[in-house]
Amino acid sequence: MAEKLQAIRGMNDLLADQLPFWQQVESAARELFADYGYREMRVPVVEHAQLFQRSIGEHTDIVEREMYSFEDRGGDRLSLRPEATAGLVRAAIEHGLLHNQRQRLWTSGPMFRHERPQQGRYRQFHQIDCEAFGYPGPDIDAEVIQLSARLWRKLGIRDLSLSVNSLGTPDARRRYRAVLVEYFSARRAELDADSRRRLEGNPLRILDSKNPAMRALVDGAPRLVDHLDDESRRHFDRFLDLLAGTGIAAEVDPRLVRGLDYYTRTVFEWRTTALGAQDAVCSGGRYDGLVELLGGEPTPAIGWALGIERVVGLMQAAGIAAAEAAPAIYLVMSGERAERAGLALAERLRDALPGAGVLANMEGGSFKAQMKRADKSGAAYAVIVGDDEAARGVAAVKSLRTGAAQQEWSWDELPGRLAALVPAVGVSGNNDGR
RNA sequence: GCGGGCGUAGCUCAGCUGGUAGAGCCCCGGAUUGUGAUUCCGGCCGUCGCGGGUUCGAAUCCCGUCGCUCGCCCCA
Repeated sequence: MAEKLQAIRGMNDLLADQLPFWQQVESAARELFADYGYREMRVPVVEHAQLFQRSIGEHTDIVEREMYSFEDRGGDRLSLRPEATAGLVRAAIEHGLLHNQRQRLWTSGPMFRHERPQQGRYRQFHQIDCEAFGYPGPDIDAEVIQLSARLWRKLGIRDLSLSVNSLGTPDARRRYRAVLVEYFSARRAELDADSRRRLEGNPLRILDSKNPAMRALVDGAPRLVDHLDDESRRHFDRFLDLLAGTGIAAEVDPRLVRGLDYYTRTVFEWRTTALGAQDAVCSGGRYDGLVELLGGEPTPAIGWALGIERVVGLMQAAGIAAAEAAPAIYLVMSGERAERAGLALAERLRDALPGAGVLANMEGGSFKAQMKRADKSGAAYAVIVGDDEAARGVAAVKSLRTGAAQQEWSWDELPGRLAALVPAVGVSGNNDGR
């Protein structure tokens, strides 16, 4: 045998058994976006590397060490997208979507970051993104969170907690940053190695340290909320007020800072304790300066991204079952003559029962084997055609899930009879909780 | 980039202190010629991750290597 090739590390195959969970998440999101008036948009997976360097920030971990970047045959420096917002903003500007306009948009697809894989963290991962442009006020901040909260409800996910914070304007953040550097520099000896490194590049991240030994030091640090500019302060207070009005519980977390440079004012994160070391399931915030930074007119914006792998992981951890549609009918065909007639009959059944699922037996097999397959497929009924039935132009219909007596109908009446039977049974789930 | 754990049939795993591999599931067939899910019988399935070393002999010991996984970092 030839040498076997493997998938790239951190890039997963999604097998059929897993997919019902994904489809449930994706269709739930799709429906909600439509309900809230968000329109879908799709952008390329590859962009100029510069786009991400400019938007995410040169000195972020994503840009410094996690991007898949390469030169194409034409010598252009390209990157696989590590997140969706930059590409979406680029496209929105390029197509004039933000010219004097407000947009509620969403997108989804694969993202790429070259990190060490672990539970809930992969090199190719998938996000669903929600973005709103042209809305400066705090009401939209509350709305996008409302949308996400409804998604959890729809999927049956509980036990997520919402943390919120405000990063203020870039100016306010710069001033705060200076205060913070001063504070930590004076206590340099107490900092761990990671924090010392952060002190140079991204001092705000020290606040986010998971090292318990750093806790007291971090708790004593000056707080960003105390250094907000007045306008951001008002925005944040009103946002909290609006959010409270929606009934969604949130905790203000002064240590919540984001890893991407472009965030301003409101930031938030839905967290879990069910996924090992990865606690962020969905997070986002305002990025009021990004559109201008990427060459558009100044346009306020806010958005969030959710990690599909993590949401699916939550569903599985919580024992939430994703229903896999079982076929309504399994067609057993025994004998050459029956097979010939059976394939045509299967088509007639599909015409009469769209969406119900008519699974035709293939590759023959003993009668017993076919009945076993019928059972295993989860089908509600076995439609049996042997050479005897084929000769008489009839089919036997046996219920596999109830004790109902087997019946025999002619091919002409079969579609109608089954159509009357199947809706009552519905598309029964073949769900064993995997 | 740094640390821990693990690599035996398609899957889940057993194989104690070395004597060239086993179970369950899956799949196929059979148990009165055409009626499934239970049960019983049989069959199929392995370069024991790879390379080297120790040994009369290694899946079992040692070294290296690759891979997977969890954690640090970071983040969805």
